[in-house]
Amino acid sequence: MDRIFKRYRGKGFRFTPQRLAILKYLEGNTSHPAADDIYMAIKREYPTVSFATVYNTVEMLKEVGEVQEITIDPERKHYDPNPNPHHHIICTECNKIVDVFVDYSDVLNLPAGLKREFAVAGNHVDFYGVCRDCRNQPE
Amino acid sequence: MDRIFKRYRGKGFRFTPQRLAILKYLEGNTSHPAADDIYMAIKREYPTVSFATVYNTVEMLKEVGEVQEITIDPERKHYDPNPNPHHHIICTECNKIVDVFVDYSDVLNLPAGLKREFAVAGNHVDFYGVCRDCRNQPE
DNA sequence: TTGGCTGCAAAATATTTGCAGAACA
DNA sequence: TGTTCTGCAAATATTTTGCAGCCAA
Repeated sequence: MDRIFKRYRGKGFRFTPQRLAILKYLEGNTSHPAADDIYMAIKREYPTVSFATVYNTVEMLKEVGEVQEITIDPERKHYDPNPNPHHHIICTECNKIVDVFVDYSDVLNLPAGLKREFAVAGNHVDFYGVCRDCRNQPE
Repeated sequence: MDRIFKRYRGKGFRFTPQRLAILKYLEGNTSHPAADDIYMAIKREYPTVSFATVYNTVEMLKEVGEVQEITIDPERKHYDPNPNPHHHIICTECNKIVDVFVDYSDVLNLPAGLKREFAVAGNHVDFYGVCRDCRNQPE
């Protein structure tokens, strides 16, 4: 992610080789990796990389809004390097997560009472279903 | 939950005193407790209750569709004893979860491509915001 | 009576943290 | 050069599991 490098250099963030590898791995990645996926991918290039570095880096990216944490999978957090608001659909068989690029914010109106109770900052839609692959290879 | 008791007795499920206490605690409960909340509440009446029993029971209730697992909080699973489809709004300050009883299914249309790729079974909307309490007591 | 459930303890999984040394800026 | 980051290891938190004995049906 050259964009990130250019945008945040000189802002107190350091771009270590490990971080650059993580950025490169995440750039354009639509597989919604969990921390362990990132860890294993970076480990190929930097065998001594640690979870501390992975979590450090995604935390930094989350803070500056370059990565979103996805909570659709109850077993682990997933990370999405697409900073634009969008939604997700998860296959309830294989847990594959796919992006849904539709803006539903206009139609997701809250009841008046809740609008008064909450200063709403955002919304996110989770869709659940079974993907084609899982339907074709039953069991 | 007398309803549950009546519906599932003789179906291979057992209603032990611990389970009845959990059912009673969950009945009409809109606080969206996590496993630990349930554990601590039941512990008052049954000091030797274990997490095995708590997870056992919510698992059984999930399987029969009487309890929903909520994934809006990345730190832990929460349980919702309202089996009807509905949505949630979470306060990003205090993590309080409130129900949203609106049916958005008609307006949550997926792009044609995804409709073909997935056999969609459901959807769930997470709203994020700051509740009145947290806005009134800054910090 | 007996199969499902309980409680305890240990294990598994995911994530966070303390800290000494390394290295980016 | 100073501050941030890394890697290791240990700690924390959540959830799962094995199993012997119990008990609801």
